[in-house]
Amino acid sequence: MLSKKTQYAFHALIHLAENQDKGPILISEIAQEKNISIKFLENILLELKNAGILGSKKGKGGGYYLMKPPKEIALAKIIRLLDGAIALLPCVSLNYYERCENCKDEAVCGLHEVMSKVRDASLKILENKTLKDILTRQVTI
Amino acid sequence: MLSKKTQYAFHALIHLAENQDKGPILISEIAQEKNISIKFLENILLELKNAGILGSKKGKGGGYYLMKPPKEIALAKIIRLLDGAIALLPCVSLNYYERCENCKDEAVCGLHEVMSKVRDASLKILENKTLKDILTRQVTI
DNA sequence: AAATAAGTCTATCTTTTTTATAGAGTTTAT
DNA sequence: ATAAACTCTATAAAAAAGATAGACTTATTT
Repeated sequence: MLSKKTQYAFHALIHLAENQDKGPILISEIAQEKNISIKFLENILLELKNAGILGSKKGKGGGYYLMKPPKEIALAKIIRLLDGAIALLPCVSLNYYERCENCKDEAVCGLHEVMSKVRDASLKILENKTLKDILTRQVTI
Repeated sequence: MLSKKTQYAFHALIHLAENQDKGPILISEIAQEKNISIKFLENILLELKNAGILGSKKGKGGGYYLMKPPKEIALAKIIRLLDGAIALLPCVSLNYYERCENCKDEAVCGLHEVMSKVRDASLKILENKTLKDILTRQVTI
């Protein structure tokens, strides 16, 4: 399960993407719109900024905005940044690998093999789907 | 990421499956073989027993054993039992659903749609792969 | 029947992670 | 100069994860 932090990040990014034309967006606006604690959201947006995903402007008329078009921001990147590994086991993670302490030989461990497949199946989606793909769908009248 | 509890459960189940012919297996044997705290493992095996996955025999010559053949124990079942939801978001979970508090309409939420796909891709593997599939592969000489 | 081996059960405790809050500081528009 | 807004560091509260303790029950063996 993704942490609240990552969940909030997605919702905030969606709001920023859907209001890209309006210049910098206030933290408080996102917090209210998406029902997130403003102070907690502050930390999250800052982390996204430090990772180069968001930009910000200080002072009056300031706020946060996307640094790249939504279609260039992969969901996997956001998850890894805020939650760490996407894989179900450390010994199967591409970006946060740790040796398994309970099995003798990963090369022969059947668990390792199956969990690699789960990771690949998830990554195939999360690496290719972007912020653009999770924007609110327009309902055709 | 799966919790240690679930990871330990998998390793314990693998050991039990690989020694099925030897009658009840001691907790202490599994703990030593798989490098797991014996008292922590005790709790885990008890939970697996209460869920009907394992059986046990008390007293001298006692221990734990599988209640079903390995090929009938799906990995998804173990994960759900010890870790809960397999989905990345509560609003997308089949077994542990919770309404999303940050979006206005799930039917229109693009995040919901993508995360459903991730869930389905993971479940396709985890529901179909069983304990039999994660046993140590025999190396052919 | 006694001794011993083994699982059962409940409670507690520690550590880590997650989630959230506080407040002083800095920047910028007006 | 003032007010609006992000920045930064620290801390705290809550929850979850991980681990341990010990008294209890059951079954085997002698």
